[in-house]
Amino acid sequence: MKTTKKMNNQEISRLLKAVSGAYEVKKENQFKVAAYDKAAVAVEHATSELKDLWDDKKLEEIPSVGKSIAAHLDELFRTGKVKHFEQVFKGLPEAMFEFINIPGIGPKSAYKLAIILKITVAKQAIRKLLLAAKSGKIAQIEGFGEKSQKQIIEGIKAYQKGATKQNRMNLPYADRLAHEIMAYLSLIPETLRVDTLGSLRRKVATIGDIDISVATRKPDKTIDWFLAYPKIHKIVEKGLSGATIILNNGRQVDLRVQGPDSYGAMLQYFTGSKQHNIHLREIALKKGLSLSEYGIKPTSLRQPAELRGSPKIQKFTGEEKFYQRLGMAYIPPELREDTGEIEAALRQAKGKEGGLPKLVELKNIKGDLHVHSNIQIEESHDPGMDSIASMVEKAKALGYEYLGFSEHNPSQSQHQEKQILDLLKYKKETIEQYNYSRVNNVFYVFNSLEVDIKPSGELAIPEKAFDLLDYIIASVHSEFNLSREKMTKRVLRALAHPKVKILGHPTGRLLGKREGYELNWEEVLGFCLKHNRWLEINAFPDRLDLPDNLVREAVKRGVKMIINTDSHTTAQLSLMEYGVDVAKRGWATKNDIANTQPYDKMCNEIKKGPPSLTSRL
DNA sequence: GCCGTTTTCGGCCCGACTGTTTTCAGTCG
Repeated sequence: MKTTKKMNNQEISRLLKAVSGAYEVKKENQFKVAAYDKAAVAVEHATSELKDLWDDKKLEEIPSVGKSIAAHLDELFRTGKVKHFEQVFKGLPEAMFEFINIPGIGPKSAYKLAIILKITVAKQAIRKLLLAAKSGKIAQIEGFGEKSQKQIIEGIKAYQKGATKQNRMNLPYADRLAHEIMAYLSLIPETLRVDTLGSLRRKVATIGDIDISVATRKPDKTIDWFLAYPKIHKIVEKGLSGATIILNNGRQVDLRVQGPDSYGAMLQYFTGSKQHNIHLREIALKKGLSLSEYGIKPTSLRQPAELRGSPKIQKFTGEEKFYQRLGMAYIPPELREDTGEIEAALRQAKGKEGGLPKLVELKNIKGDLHVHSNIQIEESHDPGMDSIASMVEKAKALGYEYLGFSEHNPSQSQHQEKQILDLLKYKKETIEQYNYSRVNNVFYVFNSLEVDIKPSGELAIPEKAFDLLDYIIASVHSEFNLSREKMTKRVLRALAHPKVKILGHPTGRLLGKREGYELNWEEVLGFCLKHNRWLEINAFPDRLDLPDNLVREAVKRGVKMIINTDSHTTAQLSLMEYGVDVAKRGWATKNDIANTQPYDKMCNEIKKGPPSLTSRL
């Protein structure tokens, strides 16, 4: 396992996993093995790049990274390698560290395969393993058989496809798919309750498989009904407690069924996250309790499986009582990532300070300040599809008080300055007329623009144009590869303009397509706090940007955010809920989110000044 | 190796599934 100086979190996670695997093969203390494994998972899920934490000497802030591992990582960042790890890897075939990345192969199998098949070097190791499997050599190894050989072939295929990382659905897509199936499951009377589970229930930005649970007294009927779902491509697995299918669109759906009396424990268990559940069980253990998907029992009772469901197990119909039994307040699924929510829930239950936040909700949202209409102002890119009027109708139906029309700026290359000013005057007049025409309806329309931030940090409209607008959303739409320093300078220069109130989709990421650009968040957050600028939580499905971890940072520092949909059609206005989900995952309360304010306050905040009487009446 | 309002020593999450097994080891979530 080679190490290089500039490793990212994923690579470091793999390195730690390799150390764990090496220790396991060498029969090192099992808790040491587990410690490295835990650290690997923690690094994978870390919300900051370790390199940055190392710069700030904060490596030990990652849970499960203690003195020893931090010291090793320090050596890694300083010298590009870790002598101790090299010692650990000594005597083990490089190839095994390739193999452990294949689903279904753990350290022991990886080692055995590498040794017996004499595949030692990392290069081409997986290809050689595949050849060995296909020629039937693996089935002959003791402990392996035909089936494991086949499984390895499947595993390699999945690995090569990158099935683990890519190919994830974005949250809104998965959510809608799940709700179709949930509606179907609700059609039969045996279905008492149906929920999403796993990352979907926790509202993670990207989802692998769809997990759904049903409370039912007749599990077999429910499962049969599920397996009769019309859009099934194939049935992968059918058991007593659930089933797995592949849909026609290639997506995997797992169903879990449970009787209503144990439903709460099951819901809790399969919602995860894994880290959250592990931490819960550790706490339960100290209270002499053991948790499982069936309920809570005293640890003194080591019952064999057939005694499951004996009265000694305390069952839970819902999750609230489950958490209560552990001495904590109910934890919303969005927070269950073991990033401090358990400690907060314990404090809250004891009536102490520092409890769980009261999370912002969709119903708190009073308006959307980033939508695009089809008004003709010859924008540089991506015009909206629907009229101002229809967007407003939809917004009113959603219960909003205001909308901000933020079309892209007219392209600078195609227009003279005067043309741009004329187009923006036309837009201002249109908007004002619109406000004026809504005599008795209390609904307001802001006149805004989403302006490109040029690589220099200049804004892509003429200086005179600023006076024609209520506020500006500044966004990066080009040159994503600038260095962190240059990008930070670029963004801060744009934010410094007094009309700029919002930094649009702040990291520029496109889920599954493009990593975000790098920014010095210390500086950006500091600037926003000091000068009262808002970071956008863009709810568009492949953006969900700010990411939840940065929302959390912003919340910690008191930087305000605004949840916008970036809608280009009326239908997209209802994407707001996914932006709210991101905010929740970042622990945001109503007060952290600017567009929970009613119109009057919003108006003051963006320094529009009170609207003139003519435009208000 | 990590971690701590019951501990700086002495613990460390739980169960299912699979495949290969005559009683269990490895992997996964």
